[in-house]
Amino acid sequence: MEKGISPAVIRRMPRYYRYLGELLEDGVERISSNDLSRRMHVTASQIRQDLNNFGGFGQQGYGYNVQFLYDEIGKILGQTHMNNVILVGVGNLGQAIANYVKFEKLSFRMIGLFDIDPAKKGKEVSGIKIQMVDELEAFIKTHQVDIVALTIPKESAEPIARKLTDLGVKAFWNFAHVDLDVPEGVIVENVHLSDSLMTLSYNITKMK
Amino acid sequence: MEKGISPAVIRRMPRYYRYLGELLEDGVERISSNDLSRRMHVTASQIRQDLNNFGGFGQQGYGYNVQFLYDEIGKILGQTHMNNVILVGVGNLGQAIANYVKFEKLSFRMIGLFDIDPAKKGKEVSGIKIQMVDELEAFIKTHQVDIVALTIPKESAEPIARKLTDLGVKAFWNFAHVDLDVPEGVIVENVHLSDSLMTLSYNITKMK
DNA sequence: ATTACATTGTTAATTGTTTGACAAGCCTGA
DNA sequence: TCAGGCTTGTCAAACAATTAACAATGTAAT
Repeated sequence: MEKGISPAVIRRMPRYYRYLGELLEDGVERISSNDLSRRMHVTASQIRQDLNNFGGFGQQGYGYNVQFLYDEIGKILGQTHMNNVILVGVGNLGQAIANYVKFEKLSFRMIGLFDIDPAKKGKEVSGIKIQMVDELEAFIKTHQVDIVALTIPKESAEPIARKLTDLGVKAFWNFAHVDLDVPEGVIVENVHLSDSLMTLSYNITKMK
Repeated sequence: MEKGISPAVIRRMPRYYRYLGELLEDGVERISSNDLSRRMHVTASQIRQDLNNFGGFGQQGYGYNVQFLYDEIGKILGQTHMNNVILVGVGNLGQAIANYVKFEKLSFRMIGLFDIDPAKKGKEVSGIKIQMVDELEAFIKTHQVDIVALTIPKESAEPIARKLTDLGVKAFWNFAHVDLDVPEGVIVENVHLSDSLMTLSYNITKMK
């Protein structure tokens, strides 16, 4: 689509998308970079420059049409097509994520849950039967799997990820507390809860 | 402690801490910035510069002592004292986080769970009885609460956060999909799962 | 003890990001 | 339709972060 967008910009796009969604809900039709900057606590200049990485979505003297801009950012973020997700590791966090994906996000669909514990076999979480990890290969070969969510202990993350990349998986949503070593072209999005808590702890300590 | 450390550096410290912890487990006694850089896939220069923000922890011709550096970073990240945590919103994610804090992190202690649903009153999650949100005020006045984890819908996040800051809460671990507007001096660490998924989705789309 | 080597801490250069400024151009009301 | 006011897109300047380079200094082998 576009090339060489800086990571800093990408990380801000979901936030724009969220604010625009709220404006839409509130029935706001148009917004200027200045108004938006005040709401979001960023500079208007940054907003205009960020958006211009992807195209001229606004109009002089008018601002941005909220619906249009929302849709455009949606396209940029890939919200126009469905992503099939499977999850490996149906513990507490895994169940929470399974539910989250099911109810919160319309462009993601949870289509499979896997665990290593035989006691969980066949049990249902948010309407999906839990399968065993050794059934993964067959499943992936017979279904379109776009994303694998890993909610497993760090020890198993690396071997499971390797097995999955060998089977052609191209994207991971990784909650295991380890950095996955994946082949070129495979995408890993990390959610490191522990790092997040540590950062919080640092800031608390600093404040005192 | 120290002043004006850039956010970029702070965000990397937990990762160093993690890698050093693993080296310790593997019985490695010393490590050079060069070795570490190869393992972590960052430049040696960045490692040395990051660490030097906090002091000269290494030695020429030798490198860094793993145990010493681990302990020093632990101090920097506030791992030397206990943080009492309470959690508001005992849904799927709340339960997962409650368990996570309980079992994964030694310097954090979950001391209270709160929900608005009367049906949950008195039930236990990871050994802690769920209380009602209207009991929050009394609890906070009688306990040392360092961090409040918010695992509630975005609609309730803002009012609850306001109430809590009024009661003197100084730090939030926020999982609600909204940016909290808090007074000066109050710390918010966000975990926006949705933003994370969107970033993943963007990268998948870009790859195609 | 001495020498060759390894490695840090630090300064300088480079690269990347954010902010400020303003010309160009659309909007709106008269 | 026209004039005045907004607001964008963009260029340039300021600022921040990363990388490279190297002198200073300790290590370790002989």
